[in-house]
Amino acid sequence: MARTLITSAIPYINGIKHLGNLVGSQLPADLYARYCRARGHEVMFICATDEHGTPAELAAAKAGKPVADYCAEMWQVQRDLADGFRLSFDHFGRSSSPQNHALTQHFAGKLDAAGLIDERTSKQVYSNADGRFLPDRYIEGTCPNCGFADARGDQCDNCTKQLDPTDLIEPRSVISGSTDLEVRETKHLFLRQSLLKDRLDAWIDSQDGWPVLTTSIAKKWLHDGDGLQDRGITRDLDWGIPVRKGDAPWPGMEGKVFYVWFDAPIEYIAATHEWADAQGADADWQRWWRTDKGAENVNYVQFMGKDNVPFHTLSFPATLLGSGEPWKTVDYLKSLNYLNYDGGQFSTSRGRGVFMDQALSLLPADYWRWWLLSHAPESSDTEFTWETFQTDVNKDLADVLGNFVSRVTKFCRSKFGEEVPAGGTWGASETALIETLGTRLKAYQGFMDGIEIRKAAAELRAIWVAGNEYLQDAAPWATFKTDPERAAAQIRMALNLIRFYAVLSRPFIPDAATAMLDGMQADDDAWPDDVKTALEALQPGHVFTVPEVLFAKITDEQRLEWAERFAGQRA
RNA sequence: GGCGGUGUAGCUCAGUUGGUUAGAGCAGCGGAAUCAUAAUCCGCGUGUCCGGGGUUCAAGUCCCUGCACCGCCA
Repeated sequence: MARTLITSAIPYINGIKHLGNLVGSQLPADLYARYCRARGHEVMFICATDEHGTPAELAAAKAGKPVADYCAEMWQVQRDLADGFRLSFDHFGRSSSPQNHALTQHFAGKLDAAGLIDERTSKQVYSNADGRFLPDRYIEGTCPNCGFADARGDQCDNCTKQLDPTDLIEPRSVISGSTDLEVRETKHLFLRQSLLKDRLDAWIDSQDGWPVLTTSIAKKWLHDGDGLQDRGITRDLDWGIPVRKGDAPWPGMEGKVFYVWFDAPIEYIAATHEWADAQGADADWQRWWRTDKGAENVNYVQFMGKDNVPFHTLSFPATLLGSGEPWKTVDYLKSLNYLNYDGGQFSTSRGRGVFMDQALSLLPADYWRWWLLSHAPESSDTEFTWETFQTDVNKDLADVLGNFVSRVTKFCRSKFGEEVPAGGTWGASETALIETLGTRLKAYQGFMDGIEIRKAAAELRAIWVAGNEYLQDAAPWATFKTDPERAAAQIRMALNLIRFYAVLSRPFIPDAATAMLDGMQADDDAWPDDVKTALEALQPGHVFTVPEVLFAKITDEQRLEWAERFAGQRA
């Protein structure tokens, strides 16, 4: 059996994600996971929250809660939203888990033993009032270049000049506003990625068929300027994974934690460990991650937004390869561009756009899933507007698919009752339909196998359209008057198409697919091997019920109201 | 500033290694049908493929350059 390991970029714990974040990694990953399961693969689909770092500490402080409590609560919030969108993770972990602590410390120890860790002393700004070192962007002051009063320590937002925090005039802490700052020396660990440059380069070159977006970003970081830079992997913070060398202390690094970007990707592995621990004694996580323990024939696919590509093509592989241990590295890396909102960017900080909780309060998950996936920003950034969302969803889901289910089941109910009618035989038009569907099914599978999401969606839609075309051509409402047997055969085909569509559509719209299968009272939800056989699954006499309207249409009033409501600040 | 991306029909987007009259969905127009959520089906596109150069027998597709928009800068 094919085995597929799928990871979605892990969302930061700080706040609820917007639809752009969702379509950037979790949603396409879920589509693929569901598809692989439907095709009979053994699938391990992993996601988690990314919980460490300064923003989490500050958000917790703002909420007046201990950071651990804050993260636990936000994990639950994100978990519930993921469930709401029907994201079918096998495990939704936390980067703060004990498993990740142990594994991150393990990797650091191995990298150190391999000579890939340096200790370096640097100067950083310390805030006496806050009792902590401040990251560059948490220091503000007057720009020495343009005089802008709120320039940040890394860059002036007004004149865009790159700055060092010590350049600022009258620097102050963003956290407390305190000007009681001083420069202190502090020691940090650096991962000597530069030593791994050639190995990483060769590793990237050995990958086949990765998106241009992926490889071009990786190559840029490898070869641009002075090449791949060593990277600090520790921070002076309280909240994080304590710096240790495996299970031994790390002299001189007391009170420091690993940098969030070091431990976050390791959480993919640790989350699988969390999964195994939750399953019980029989579950084995290493067969997914250790090529010496069964992972050599696993196909590992990662999903992420383009901003995460450098970490997944360079930093994380550097950790895995540098450890000297036989860890599984990614086989295919699907990176996505950004979704824009009505002419601008989605913005978490400015509350612009639609956030996951808001989306679910407006419409069922399937509406969002379908629109977002059928417009996934694969080759370039793409645009969400309420107008296109309304017309596309109404047309595709309500008119083409939902109405097909309605017209078929209601016609059957009125002429033959709520069971699959007997009588008649299939003829030339049914043969032609089966052939068309066979061709399209093959294309659909090809796109899904290749993770070409928009094309897969278009093909699936075409499969739905084929049913309407058939029905229009067969016209059972007309044949019923002259040849009821013929009409029975036609409607038997149409009822079977509903089941067939449910199976094929399930990765995109799982709830509607379930409603369709329930309506058809179909037990057989296996992926079709052969179209003709699949369309004979519901035999004469099989009882069904007419489902409720699958997709109510979005009205103009709703659309106008929503466009208005989400144009500005998040409430 | 450096780097990268994008610019194709009213809208959202496809266009493989350069090769026949540049495509899809939506919207629009016309028609058919009336089983169905006024839902379906059929037919209809004279688009400086951002501008300007160049390479080539041949460029939306390669090179140079200009413009516009966007992103990233650890």
